[in-house]
Amino acid sequence: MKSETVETKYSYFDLVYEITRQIPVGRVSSYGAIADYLALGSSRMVGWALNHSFAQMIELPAHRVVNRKGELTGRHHWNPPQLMGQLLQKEGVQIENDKVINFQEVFWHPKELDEG
DNA sequence: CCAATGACGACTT
DNA sequence: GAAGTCGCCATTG
Repeated sequence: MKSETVETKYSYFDLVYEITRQIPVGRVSSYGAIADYLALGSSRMVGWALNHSFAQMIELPAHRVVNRKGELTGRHHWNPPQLMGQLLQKEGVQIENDKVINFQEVFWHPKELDEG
């Protein structure tokens, strides 16, 4: 398959990338939050888009996107897998057992872009 | 075209 | 509140 087709056909790829780029340092967001903001109707699409961002080798702070529980479920797609947590810790996000400790405090929702 | 899969989430039991 | 079930939508075989 051609990756070009994907880029051309599905604009929400770029939307997901945009939102992910907007996540402040030291904060994290969730697939559901992004999916909700973009009205994708499916949080799976967010992870799917991020997964392809690797294949396209796009510079993206995908490590700031975790699932709704704050777990680093995407770490298996990193190289090495523990890099995801390491990057977050470097940014000030406390990680323990592959999940964000103070998830509620550092959680960031894209709606904050509209609020200011 | 049908079945299985996935970096998920909400609901029900 | 933990475990199980269904919904979600696009990709892949």
